[in-house]
Amino acid sequence: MSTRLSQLFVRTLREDPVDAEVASHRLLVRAGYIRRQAPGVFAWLPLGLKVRRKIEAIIRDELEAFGAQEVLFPGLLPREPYEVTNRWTEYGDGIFRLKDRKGADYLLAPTHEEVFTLLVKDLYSSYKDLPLSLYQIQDKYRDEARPRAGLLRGREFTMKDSYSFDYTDAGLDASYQQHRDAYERIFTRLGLDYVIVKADAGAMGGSRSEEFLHPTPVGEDTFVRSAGGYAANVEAFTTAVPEPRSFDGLTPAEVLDTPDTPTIAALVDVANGKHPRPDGRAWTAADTLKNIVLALTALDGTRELVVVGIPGDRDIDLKRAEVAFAPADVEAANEGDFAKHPGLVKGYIGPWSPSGAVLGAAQTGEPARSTTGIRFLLDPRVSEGTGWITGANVHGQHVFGLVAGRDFHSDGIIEVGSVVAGDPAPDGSGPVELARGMEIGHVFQLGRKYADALGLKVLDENGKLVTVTMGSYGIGVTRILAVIAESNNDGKGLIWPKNVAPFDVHVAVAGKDVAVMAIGETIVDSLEESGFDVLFDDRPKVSPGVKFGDAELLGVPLIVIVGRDAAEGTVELWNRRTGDRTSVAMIELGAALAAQP
RNA sequence: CGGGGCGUAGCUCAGCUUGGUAGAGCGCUCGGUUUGGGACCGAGAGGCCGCAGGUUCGAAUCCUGUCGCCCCGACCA
Repeated sequence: MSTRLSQLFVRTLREDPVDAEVASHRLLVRAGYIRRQAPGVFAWLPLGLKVRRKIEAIIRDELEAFGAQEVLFPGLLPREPYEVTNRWTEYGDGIFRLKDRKGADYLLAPTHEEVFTLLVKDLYSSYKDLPLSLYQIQDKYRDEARPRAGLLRGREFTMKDSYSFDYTDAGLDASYQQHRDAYERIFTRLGLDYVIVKADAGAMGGSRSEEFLHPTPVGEDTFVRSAGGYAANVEAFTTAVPEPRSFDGLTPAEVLDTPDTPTIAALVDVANGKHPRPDGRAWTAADTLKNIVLALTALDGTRELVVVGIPGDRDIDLKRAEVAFAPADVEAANEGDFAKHPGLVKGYIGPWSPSGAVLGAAQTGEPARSTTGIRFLLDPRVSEGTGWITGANVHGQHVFGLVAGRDFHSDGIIEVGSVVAGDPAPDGSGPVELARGMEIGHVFQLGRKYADALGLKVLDENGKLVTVTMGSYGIGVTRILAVIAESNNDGKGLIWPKNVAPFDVHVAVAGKDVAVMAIGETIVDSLEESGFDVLFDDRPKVSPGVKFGDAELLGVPLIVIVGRDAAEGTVELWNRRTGDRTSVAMIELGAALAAQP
């Protein structure tokens, strides 16, 4: 039985909904696939559900193909498992919490690592039961501070999450690879461009982590890639570290007057004007060492200052800083922080001063504490043997030719500098370019963090208890639907890829003649017999313009128009993706449809 | 949480400056004319003007408060 537009529960909107900004949100609402229920929460209408289920079917197919098994956990979970792993606390305001009538705490699950781990612990206890991959397709809940962009960042969203269980590292590698391969097949079948990038393993404590990003300007992740094949989320980018250089031939550091130079730009100007380089080249911001004071707030609320030294032509990327200092919160130091450390002369901060080390240690082989005692971390580019212009901790003075490793030392290296196009990839594969992407999948070696915390162990071949090692693999189902819509539309409407389109073909009758309508019925019947899933626009009193507009909006990629030439046995085949509109004899319609790209 | 904007019909919006019977287009219902790109004529249904106070003879309009929503940022799959 075909689906008739006259009966389908859908109402298309002629105008864009005022609260929708991005294309996917606008079009999915206008075309009647979804309706907003609350901020970041959406109801699914028949058309939307059909597409969703097609996406889910492809995901299931590829996971089952390598032996993963589907389970389903509730969205409503008790507090206890999350208490054990401390995530009840770590999630902070990020999750929906509620109490039952007895006052017991529950949450709407943001992710399910704990309960998967506990389920396997309940039932399995031998290495013979492993490896095991389980997955579910379930709604997740996050109390986003600001949901946005429709389905792309909601507070309720559907995710496929898988977990693998192994008792050896090699086993985990294999399970990880199985998922990674399956994800490649899934995204290919979905017709979605993707880039696999190195991701930050973060506070989860995992060893290997990669993200599948769909390149799109509305993406919220920035990633880099080189022509030679390096690809990484900008948060996981590592700077190519220069070789240490010898101190031979380097002149001693020299303190010079640099009045009115609170900014790097002013400093470069003054340096070139008053203290030009002996070799004639002009000073640039890259010759300066900028020392930025950050305040870290740990989970327990304690506040610590840290100074980061980076080349003056770089900024600190706060996202990279959050990752580098996780789980602490990072912000710029405020006036109060400076007041507590008079040794730091604002605008003229540096690791060294005429009276000794302010940050880090003073001399090679003299690990004496600096006068401030503040942790001092360096960008990797500030490597041993490089010389810098940097603050002398005296108002109006900078020190020139201060050499890393000779005149000052850090308490460590840190990756917080902004990444810019042209930076060298760390694997030597050439300069990187930057692009935006939306995360559509994530594969992640969790290792033993959850198994340790929750006590998931099995007996190995030798009868010894070993802790299970886990992987976690996610795909955002509803996000993928939105991303597909985002990348498959032409402004007039959606254009679904064949594999996820709600119908194979959209048949519209254009014309007043009841005979034409009857021909339309015949065509629909025969297409259905040939196995096509057909959406039939049988609305009798709707003008052709409206039908064409709705056909474009709804986004079924192949449209058949039964109209003026129907009596002669000819219909029009309209391929939305190519834009081609061709006349086709009815008897050849099935073959012509099957042959469409 | 910081910044900006907006709450009037199912949708998109006008009206508010300068207080005086609640508006348009689209959509919906009925009748008729149309029928290959969002047609037309006629007749209708549909509003606690976000909510609560206040000022006033009278408030969608002015004042105070409050709630909600959207966008940018922070945060996040």
